[in-house]
Amino acid sequence: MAESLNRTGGERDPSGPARRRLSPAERLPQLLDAAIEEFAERGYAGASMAGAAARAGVAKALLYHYFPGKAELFKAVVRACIQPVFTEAQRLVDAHAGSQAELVRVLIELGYARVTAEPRQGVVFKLLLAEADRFPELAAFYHAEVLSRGLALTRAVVRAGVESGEFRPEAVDDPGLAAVLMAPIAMASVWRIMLGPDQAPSPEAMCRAHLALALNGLRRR
Amino acid sequence: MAESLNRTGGERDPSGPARRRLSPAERLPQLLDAAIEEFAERGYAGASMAGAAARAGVAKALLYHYFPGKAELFKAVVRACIQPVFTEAQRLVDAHAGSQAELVRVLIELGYARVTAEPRQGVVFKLLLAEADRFPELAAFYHAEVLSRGLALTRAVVRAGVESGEFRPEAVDDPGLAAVLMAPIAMASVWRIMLGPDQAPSPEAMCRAHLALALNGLRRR
DNA sequence: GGTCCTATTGACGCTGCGGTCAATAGAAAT
DNA sequence: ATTTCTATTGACCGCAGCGTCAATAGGACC
Repeated sequence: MAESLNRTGGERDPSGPARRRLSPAERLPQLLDAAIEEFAERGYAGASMAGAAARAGVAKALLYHYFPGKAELFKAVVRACIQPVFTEAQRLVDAHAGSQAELVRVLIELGYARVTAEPRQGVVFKLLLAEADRFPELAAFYHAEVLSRGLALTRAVVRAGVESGEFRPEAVDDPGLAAVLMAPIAMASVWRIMLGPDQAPSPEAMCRAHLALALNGLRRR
Repeated sequence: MAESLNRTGGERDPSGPARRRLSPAERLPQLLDAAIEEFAERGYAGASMAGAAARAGVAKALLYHYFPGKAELFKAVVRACIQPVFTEAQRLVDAHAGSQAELVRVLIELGYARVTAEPRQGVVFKLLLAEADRFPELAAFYHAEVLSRGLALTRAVVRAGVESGEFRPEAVDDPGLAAVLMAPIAMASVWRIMLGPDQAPSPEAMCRAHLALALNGLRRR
């Protein structure tokens, strides 16, 4: 397993007009996309600015024109990738009309669906896990923007279910319960990223089991 | 400092403490310990052989005397750290006499206890998550030695519970169920490593909620 | 067309790291 | 005490990668 750091990078097209000048509004997403790819493939420390630039078909120095350095680029990538996740969940919650049990089902299914449908998000999530302890700022960001938000959303749903009489009253505002409910979805994503779709536990199977266990476990007896 | 007359090999270090010669049996654990620390703190790519050597109070070249290279050192570290985990769980299962529900409780409590009591194990676990997708060999190792073993153990316990009539019969051999049952413990460990004991969801609270949800959810109705 | 702004670039400095090597020196065997 | 074996070391090599800078050129605006 010698590290064959083949610096093939991205190929630029020498035939085309090598140097097109774009507005930042157009260039930024390009750079972020390329950076996601580079970080996802090599990890934070393993990623190179030159590699990211090459993937975008751009000179390395241009990256430094848009971002102060590697760390800031990384944070920008994370922000761009993680934020949409909970927006959708919140939308579902706000739009929901039926029973709370049904809402729990919809949310859990949404989570597992994203695991299979949005691998890129999973990669960034894994990257975040991998690097957070070396970047306190990033850990704080993750805590505030991802975990806290997810936990708050989950607790709100559970609380509503308790108040409507569907769920066991002890479940209300249990600080650990929300975490236990979210964790399998997060792990499904992590496992899939690290082991690949074949070896990882099937998200569909986990979804079924998760639904059965959660709804059974929450239900008032 | 142009001329320090470099005679190779050279003079003994007067400031340095004695250069003690140890048997490999004594030196190896030292090196592994130091390497764990280095990898844990900097990640795989970020860790340096020189750093690991320095932590062990040893010259970098000595590391290369014991390990062929960085990759092998890393694998040795992972092996030394992960293997004991499931041994203990298996021992508990084999020694258990009471009801299956009680066994589930004991195993879940064991998992969360280790999360707080063995942070080093958690660090290696996180490291494994972080690097597995770049080291197919390592991913295979994780799959065979950690995940598969844990899943098999969990399924066996659930199956026994179903056969004894304690658990819902649908739970038997559900491939997703075991994963869903293990995931919160794994995530508790990951969260603790990435966020620290203060910000991470409390393992004790998760343990309580996990027990309630799992036992309630598994129980025959 | 001319002017200005700034997106864009290639080349460079420098640091740090993985890996190698010949030389040195504990300690066990004789 | 001498020999032998090998654990241990400092110095060195080559290179990859971050960050910098002065110079260039694309396009908007008049």
